[in-house]
Amino acid sequence: MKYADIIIDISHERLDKTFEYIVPTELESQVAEGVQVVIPFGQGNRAITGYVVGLHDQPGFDVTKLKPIARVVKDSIAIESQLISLAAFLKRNYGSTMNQALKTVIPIKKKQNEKLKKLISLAMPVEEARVELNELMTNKRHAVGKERLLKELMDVDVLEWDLVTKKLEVPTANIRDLEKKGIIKIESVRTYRNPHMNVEQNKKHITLNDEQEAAAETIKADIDTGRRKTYLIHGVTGSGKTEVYMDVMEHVIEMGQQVIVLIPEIALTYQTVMRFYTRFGDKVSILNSRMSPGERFDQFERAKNGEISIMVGPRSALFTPFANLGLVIIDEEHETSYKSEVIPRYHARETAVYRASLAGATVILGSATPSLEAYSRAQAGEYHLITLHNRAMGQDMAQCEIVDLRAELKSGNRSMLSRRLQELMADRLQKKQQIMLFLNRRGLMGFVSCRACGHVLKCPHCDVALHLHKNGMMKCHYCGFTTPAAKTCPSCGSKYIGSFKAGTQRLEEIVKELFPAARVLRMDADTTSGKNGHEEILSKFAAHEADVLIGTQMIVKGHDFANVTLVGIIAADISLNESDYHSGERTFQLLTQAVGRAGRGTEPGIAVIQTYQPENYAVVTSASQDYGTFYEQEFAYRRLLGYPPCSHILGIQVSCEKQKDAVAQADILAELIRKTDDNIIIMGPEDAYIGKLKDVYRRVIYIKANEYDRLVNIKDKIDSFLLTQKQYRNTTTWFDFDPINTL
DNA sequence: CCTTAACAGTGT
DNA sequence: CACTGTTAAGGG
Repeated sequence: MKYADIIIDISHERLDKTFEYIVPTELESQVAEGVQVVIPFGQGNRAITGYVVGLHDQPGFDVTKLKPIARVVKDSIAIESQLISLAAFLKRNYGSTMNQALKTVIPIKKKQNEKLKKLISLAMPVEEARVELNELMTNKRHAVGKERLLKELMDVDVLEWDLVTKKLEVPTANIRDLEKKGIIKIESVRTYRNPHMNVEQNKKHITLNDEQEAAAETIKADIDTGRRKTYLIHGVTGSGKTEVYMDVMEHVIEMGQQVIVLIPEIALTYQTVMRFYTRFGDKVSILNSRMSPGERFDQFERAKNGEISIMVGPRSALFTPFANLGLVIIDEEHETSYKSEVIPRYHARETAVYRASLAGATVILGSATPSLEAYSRAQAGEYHLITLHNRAMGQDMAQCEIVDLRAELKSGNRSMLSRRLQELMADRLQKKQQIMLFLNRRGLMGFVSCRACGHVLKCPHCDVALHLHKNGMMKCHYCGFTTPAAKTCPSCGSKYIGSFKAGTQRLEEIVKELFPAARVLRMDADTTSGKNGHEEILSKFAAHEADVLIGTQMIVKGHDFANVTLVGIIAADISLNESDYHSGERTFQLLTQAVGRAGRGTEPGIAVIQTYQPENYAVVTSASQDYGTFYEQEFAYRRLLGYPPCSHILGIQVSCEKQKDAVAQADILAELIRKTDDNIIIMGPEDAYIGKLKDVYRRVIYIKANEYDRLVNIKDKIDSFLLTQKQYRNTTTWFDFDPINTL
């Protein structure tokens, strides 16, 4: 007789342990570690799914109480034991229940009834359709539904049936009618084939330059001699890290092993993806956040069946169930999107290193601006550091000028654009070269406030400002609460109430005023609402359909525009003034990336950094593209103040609908922590950065310790305390290790 | 998480 | 003393 340890599919601390079940003889062949099974649970024996995480011959529990497994869930992916240990790692190091950890590691079950997707498109040229539309509009009885549909189709080629019926609220009869008249056509598409692209595979080898060659050879030599390490490739912007990755990838694939390539979501563009397709053809599969759970499942299935050898994707691609994983690459290793925002809040870098150690695989981290965490590990010899000093094509790094905005102000220029930047812009426009203007500002735009008393309109359910939308409504970005825009200030009754324009919008106006002939594109949350808004704007700019591109962070990430010879950073300070200890690092990264955009082609580039703090080390070092000096200063600062990577921080959040209870519980936990370990620093409890969210109050406690394990220990202590605690069961507690965003 | 058993309060 | 609602404990 066999017995199975099972984690049940309910995420609750009280059930976060294994339960033992009898494996019926007829199921013995199907039950294995990682298989999903249905079991009778509780007095009612309700059927619940669970995951087998262990098997043994001897019962470890009172045999008379054991129940048998009901059945095995068919079509479930059996998680390899490797992924189960990975889940255990997530649970231990980042805080979650085993069930939550397993769920992040395995893809969600495929939906059984994959529906056909119906697509609606015009059956005639747009001009003709416009005639039809005008005819409809001139009719006495307006066919409102049909008009909406046709108008929409003027702009967009293809619409989804569901979107038309639900969002546009066009009656089905209307659609059928238009189809009969031959104005539109409806096609049924089988949902989601593999995102396979037919691409001519380009086998011819790209010749690496000496530096790239040396880097690739070092890693390949280690692999060949059976040494599996973690490498950090620090290469200046444009040094061709991707070519190095690909060279090593090819080597690993030839050995019959598989590769996972992690790329930050924003950089997962058509351009990037194509590079992998052209090199490796249909061995490659892509994962992205727009995919349905079913599609993800399909891709993981393909990986498991050995149909593909390379998975390219964001954070979650790390859990691709390759049988013989040989290499994990994390490009732009410093990106914050590698830290999960949901429980377990794992970091892909650390998790990748762990997965690689289980699989005996190599890890390559790459960045032009490595995170302090990674670089300090490289300094300590934990990672093998490889530096690429030169741009791949031998172009020079952009020249960089720092403009002191204080001096600018003194001499009477209150514009967002310094005289030097204006002068250079005029020059580039005249030479028909392109310009990128980068405004480092996020979040705080579009909120509504009173000019008279300064009152800011807040969401009644959350402790955040409401944002004004185009449709005249104010909306909360956190809970979705919507209300008509206020005409008067609810606090003082003043009529002078309005929203601040997004910085990018104002900048666009200024540029248009100064250079009326320039064609300007703006890229921000407003202009990229559509699904492919990003791509559209960027490809327009790439095709030189515009002279100036204005944008926030999104424009600096990994896009190569050969004709850009001027990059302007409007206000480098903004991110410096964030209260977070990451602000220096963040600023350095953004500025370096931005400066790196200039001069990618044959013409040399210039970058202009405008700032109120021209002497700030992050500004100075990014201007000279001097990572080494930046690192030393930043590291010294972190050590002085005891911030990661010189220490570790654990953020604990207690949330509750009753403010009093949240406060009380946080105090209790703080006291418990104080008693547990006196070798740590406790900060708080205090209200969270967003003190109330969706009517739930949030308190936070931060703990600083030199050793990560002390923090893990505290987490475990709190977990077991919560298990026995009778009071305040209505509160929720969760953990964030080395948090990236202020809790 | 869901079910059940125990318990306290209420009403006839 | 039956009935109902609230709470704590258990689940293999």
